[in-house]
Amino acid sequence: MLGLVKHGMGKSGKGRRTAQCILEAAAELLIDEGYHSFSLRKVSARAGLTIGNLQYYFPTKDSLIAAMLDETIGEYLKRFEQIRDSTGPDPIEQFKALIEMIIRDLNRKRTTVFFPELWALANHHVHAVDLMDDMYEKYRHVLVEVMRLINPTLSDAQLHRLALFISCSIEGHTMFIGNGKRWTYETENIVAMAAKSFLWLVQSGEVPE
Amino acid sequence: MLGLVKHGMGKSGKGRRTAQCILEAAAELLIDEGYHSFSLRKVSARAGLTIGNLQYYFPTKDSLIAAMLDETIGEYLKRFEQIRDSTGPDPIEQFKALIEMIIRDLNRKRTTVFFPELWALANHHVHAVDLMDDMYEKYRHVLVEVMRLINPTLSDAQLHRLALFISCSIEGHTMFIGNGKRWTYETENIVAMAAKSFLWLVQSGEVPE
Amino acid sequence: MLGLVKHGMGKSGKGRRTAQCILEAAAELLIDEGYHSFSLRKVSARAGLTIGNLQYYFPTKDSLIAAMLDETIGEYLKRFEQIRDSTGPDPIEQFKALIEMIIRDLNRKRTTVFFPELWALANHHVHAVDLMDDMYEKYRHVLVEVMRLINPTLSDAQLHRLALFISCSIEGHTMFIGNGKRWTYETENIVAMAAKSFLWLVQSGEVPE
Amino acid sequence: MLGLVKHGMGKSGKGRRTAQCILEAAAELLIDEGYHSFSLRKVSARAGLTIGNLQYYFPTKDSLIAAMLDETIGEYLKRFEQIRDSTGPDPIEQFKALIEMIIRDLNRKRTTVFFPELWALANHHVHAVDLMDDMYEKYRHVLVEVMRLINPTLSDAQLHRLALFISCSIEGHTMFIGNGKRWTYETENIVAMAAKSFLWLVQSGEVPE
DNA sequence: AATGAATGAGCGTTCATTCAT
DNA sequence: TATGAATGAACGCTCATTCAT
Repeated sequence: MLGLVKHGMGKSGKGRRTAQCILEAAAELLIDEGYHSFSLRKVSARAGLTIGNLQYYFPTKDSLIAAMLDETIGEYLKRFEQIRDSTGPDPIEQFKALIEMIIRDLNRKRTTVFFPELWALANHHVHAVDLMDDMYEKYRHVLVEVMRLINPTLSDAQLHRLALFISCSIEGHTMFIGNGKRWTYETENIVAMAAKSFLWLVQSGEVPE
Repeated sequence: MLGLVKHGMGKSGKGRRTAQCILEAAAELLIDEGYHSFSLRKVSARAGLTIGNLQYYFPTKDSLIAAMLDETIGEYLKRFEQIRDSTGPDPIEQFKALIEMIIRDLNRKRTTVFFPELWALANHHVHAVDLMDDMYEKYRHVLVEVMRLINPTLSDAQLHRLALFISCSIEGHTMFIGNGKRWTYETENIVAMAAKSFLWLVQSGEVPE
Repeated sequence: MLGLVKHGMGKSGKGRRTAQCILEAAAELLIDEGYHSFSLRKVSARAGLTIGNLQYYFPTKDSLIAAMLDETIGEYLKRFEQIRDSTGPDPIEQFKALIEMIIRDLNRKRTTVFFPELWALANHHVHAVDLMDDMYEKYRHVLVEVMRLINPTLSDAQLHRLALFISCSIEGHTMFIGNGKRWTYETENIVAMAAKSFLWLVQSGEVPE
Repeated sequence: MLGLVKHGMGKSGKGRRTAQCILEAAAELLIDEGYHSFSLRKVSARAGLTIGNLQYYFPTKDSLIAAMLDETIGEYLKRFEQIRDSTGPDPIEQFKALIEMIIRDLNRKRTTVFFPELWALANHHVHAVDLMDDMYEKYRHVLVEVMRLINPTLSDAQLHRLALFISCSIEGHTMFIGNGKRWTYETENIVAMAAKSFLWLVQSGEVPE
């Protein structure tokens, strides 16, 4: 897929571990300094190896970026599935819990910083666009399934429209109530408003067909 | 204010024009290539002058960035005030019109690209943070005043909370329904859902105190 | 002479004052930052005028450097004549007083910093060489006249040789006992040793013919 | 130590040779053009490599300057120890020989030019100050040991004071009798006067306690 | 006498990339 | 796998200088 590397990378050998270590260093660097000052030299310094060696694993900068986005977004999807699976059987409670947990997750420094970088990247990098689309698709799918249980009269198109609106609305809070941002302390109030207003939308069915 | 330049810059002389031309070239470049590959050389090439001359007007890269953000954000504020003033006397209609116009504005390429860049910038640049805060403050203020007319029982705190939720929710659509993005064609559906759900929030008063 | 400027510079008008102000700013800058980071921009900033205007007075960097050296060295010559004239009638006392005052003068920050800059400059600038030679010539002349009174049996050649040795020896202390240097606190001990040893040389006549 | 470079630099591999070659080119350039017009580009041109490669060895200008001063001053210390070791057993003869050889060394172009540059540098660079202090300390130590043999009644403080006076006096001749300077031809006369007068100081014990 | 505008060269530095070992 | 060496381009920035006004 995206960001694959030309070497076999031993699957379980030392190489595997080194590659992982590079990806972690890269993600950390992106969070700390932004894509704008993301460089292979800095990544290799953080990972404690030479640039030459780093480029054995990721021959170009783009391939590293791609692999790192892959990895990081993969983590978010896993995280999201955990969130989904951790909620109880009542669909309304499930829905509320999902909303709450996603919004609260914005408070992790990683989340706060990573996503705006990703969105900016997606303005100029095709890789990023594809990864983003893929991730949010899966994200919305979960919302769709829960909402279908809450209001079975909604069509697929309506459900997806709703999921789009809800996910966009939540993402938009990142740079305002995220970690270290100005309105961090409003997080719980936002959570409450979001849950109520999104639930109202689902139940009232006020969604264009 | 922020990012101002040390020269008087004649107000109406040749210098004024050159400075303006630089700011336009800079904004264009930011939109086209992103902050990540924003360089003084590229700006000066676009503006058709030597980098020496560019740096006569903006002695450092930061001062140019600051001035450009200032300018661009200033344009958005002006635009926003025009939107507000162009709506009729009925507060509910005013509110709906505001929501609609703001969301539709996300479709301009400039808007679609500029804001994610700004948010990413704000993760690492203090300037950007301040400018952003200032702009959104004014933005929310307009929302607050309209909503107060719709539901006078809401307290100032509730009104501001609502404005925060609404503005965040709208901003979050930028990278999904913006110009050239995947869900552009859903814009009008989103407009409808947003208007209804935000209005419900205002009228029902379901806002934490 | 060296460093003359092409404009008349009014002799006593505003221009005269501005030129003087520039020369002072230039000398200060040389002392503070060294020739290596001496620039017309910094001089004009210190003097509170535009580079354009500065270059009306000193059209090239070299002409400013030359004029500034001229001025500063002129001050040192004046200063030196004052030292000579302030001593009493007894030649031995005069000689000792001269030595003492010259050595103590090394403690002024200006002296400490200026002369090493001048010597380094003289390695690569003809201007500086000429000015230096001229200044030290006059300097040694004073020593010669006093020493002739102390020991009239010395020939002109011997006197000049002595003066050369003495003046060199004194200058060599600049970077060791000068202002802010490591051995500043040894100044008075050095003064004592210098006076005795130089006097011994003069009186013993131990000078190659 | 000071100015060392982060790479192991192979000790005997190609890198070692390249680094040495850079240091030589740098020293040559400093001698030829002075610190004022010392640039990495000129060094790399002299050494026949790209500036990219030069900066692989010396990542900053300061690190190169420091390494070069280190190297050059190291050579002077070695040279000085050779001078000391090449003199016979009689302390008086040793002392005279030292004085003579040090003064005659001022005539090498390298010496004539390098030291004034170093002194000027020391006005604005901490590195240079430390290196200078360290070098002259070792230099004076040799003088102290010889003088102690000549006049055992002198205290340590007196010996050091004398060494300071003598070394300063000698250094001060650099820019007057050095290579290409105006009084080069007086070198041997200066040598004679210096030897006699310094010896008188040591033997007479006319040194402040 | 003074200002503002512009040029073009050079600077130290960072960087992605290549390659031999 | 990993290192060290090298390249060449670009970057932000400072500067001396020129010139029209």
